[in-house]
Amino acid sequence: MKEAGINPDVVTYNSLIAGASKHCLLSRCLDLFEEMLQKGLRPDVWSYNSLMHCFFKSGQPDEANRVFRDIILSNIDPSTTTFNIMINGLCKNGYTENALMLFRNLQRHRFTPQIDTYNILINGLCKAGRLGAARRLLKELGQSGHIPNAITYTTVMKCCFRSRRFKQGLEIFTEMKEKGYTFDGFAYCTIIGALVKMGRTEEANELMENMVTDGIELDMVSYNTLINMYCKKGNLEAAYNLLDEIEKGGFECDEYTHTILIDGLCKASNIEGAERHLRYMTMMGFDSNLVAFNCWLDGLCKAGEVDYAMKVFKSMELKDSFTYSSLVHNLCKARRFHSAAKLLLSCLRSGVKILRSAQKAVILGLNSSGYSREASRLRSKIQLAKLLHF
DNA sequence: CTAGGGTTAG
Repeated sequence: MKEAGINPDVVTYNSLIAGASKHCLLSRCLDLFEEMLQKGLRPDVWSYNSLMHCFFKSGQPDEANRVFRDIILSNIDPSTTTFNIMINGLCKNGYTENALMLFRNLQRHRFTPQIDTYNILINGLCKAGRLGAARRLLKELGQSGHIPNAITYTTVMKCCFRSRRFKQGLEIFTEMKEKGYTFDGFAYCTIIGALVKMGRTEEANELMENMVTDGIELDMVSYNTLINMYCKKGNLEAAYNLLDEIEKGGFECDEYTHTILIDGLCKASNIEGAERHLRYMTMMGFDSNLVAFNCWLDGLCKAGEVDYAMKVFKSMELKDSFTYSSLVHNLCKARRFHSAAKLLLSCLRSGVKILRSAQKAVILGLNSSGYSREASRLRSKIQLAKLLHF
């Protein structure tokens, strides 16, 4: 454009900023913004919206908030997208309560929220585990005269599956079908993923075929869902064959793909294969291999290699509640109740949430192996720890 | 030219 003597305008810069934002390139966003100002171009609401979004995506909610403030206090009118980006960004950064407050403030100031805004907030509330609030908002959406769209349905369905309310989730799926909503890749993957988790791979397979017949082009997420289905069926060969097809199609496997395969290898009792794949994944520098490590750790325990698993556990720099719950469970299965109790206590100290069933297994194990004093001490520690996290 | 739903582990 420059060579042709065409001057970039605001839309040109906005396009570039949007692209940088999509790829999480915050400094590039800021440079472009600066360059725009230097050229004497006035950023518009689109520029600010994209910048805000990029700050949120980069985990800098305070900076995003500052941009939001600038918009409000300047003579630029915020758009509905401005509010949507704010509400979504706040949710994604753990500020669900603030998102809800912003939403309520908007209502008070006569910004009638549209269906998109409801969807964003319902999703945020679900992910934060605030199912009651999400349900209330869903009801409010209906009362305000909006008709739930396919996104609303997918969001709520996913929310049910996440909280293991499979029956309820399937009912939503049926309702969606009966009301004639069009299924896109998002809806299909949600339901297929849940069916696979329930072990209903035949039905999952049928829906996968429906998805293709409907003419939906498979993307990386659909491929991952498909690979996961093959793995759960125990057909690792089909999973690997698919990898070739994916790469021929110009897609690139992501951390989900590799994690699914690692778990598949573990579940097929190929622990060495899993370890090799995990090493490969680490070498390739994927941003997160925590889930893969958790799968492998669980696989090691299930294969009877508890000592090795403990060694791996100690070497892990990143751990989450899955890591701990799974290990505590497995230690109990191996009848190592004292190690399990020690680990459980360290969770209480650090505030890591651990499955109730894992806690129960430790207490039950200590009791049954004649350590009832230790069991009751542990029980009271669990009770006391609840005082810390209100 | 911007936002929002889908895929992995206990």
